[in-house]
Amino acid sequence: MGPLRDQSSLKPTEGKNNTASTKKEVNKGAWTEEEDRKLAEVIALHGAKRWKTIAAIAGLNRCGKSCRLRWLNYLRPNIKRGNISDQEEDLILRLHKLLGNRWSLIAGRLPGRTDNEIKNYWNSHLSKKIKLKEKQIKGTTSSSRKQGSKINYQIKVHEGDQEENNSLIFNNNKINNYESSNTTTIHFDVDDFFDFSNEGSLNLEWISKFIQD
DNA sequence: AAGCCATACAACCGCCCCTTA
DNA sequence: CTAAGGGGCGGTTGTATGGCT
Repeated sequence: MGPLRDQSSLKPTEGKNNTASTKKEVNKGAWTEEEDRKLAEVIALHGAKRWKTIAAIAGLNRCGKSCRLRWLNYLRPNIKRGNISDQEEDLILRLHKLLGNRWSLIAGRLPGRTDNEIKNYWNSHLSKKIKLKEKQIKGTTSSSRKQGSKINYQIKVHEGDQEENNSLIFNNNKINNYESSNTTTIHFDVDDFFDFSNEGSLNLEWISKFIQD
């Protein structure tokens, strides 16, 4: 596995442009250490913007998007890779319940984690876990859910306010007042989200942090 | 030891929104 | 105001790796 491969080990379809090909085809596939180094150097000098220009200056035969992805997901400083903790996993599960597949928003709440990593983690680990859990629940408690106390909250996620200010507006009545603004309405079961009945005190730390933010 | 299959994850693609000229 | 290009995002694919038979 691993993100990096020596160009010499690339398959014939990969690293096309490393041959002195006549056509201006962009390089695709795994990044080499050399490419990473060049990209990092140029970004250190010019900053992480204008990706097409960065690719050109670095002499990388890559599209700007590819450079951006590589930088954001792997080369950028303070990136955490792998070893997603139980708390992080729990947070991902809850945030996904709340936000759906809004990976960038979810990643915004997990310092050092990228949307791509969370998305991958979800697809390979958590989605299966959830399906399994749902099966178990269906098998055991098909009709045991309490009805009366459930409040159906709607949450507005302000689209433009990612990163620092992706605050959520809890609103259980005057929803339509916000309809003109740039928002997305999400329905979720607040009872499920805040059901800590079978959790230790440790798991509560993140939620207080989350609310504080 | 070899082949097959499942899993994990890096990277690409396409759509859409935002910015800029 | 508008069109074009750039960038962000989620979905999907491709491939390396590890486990099992």
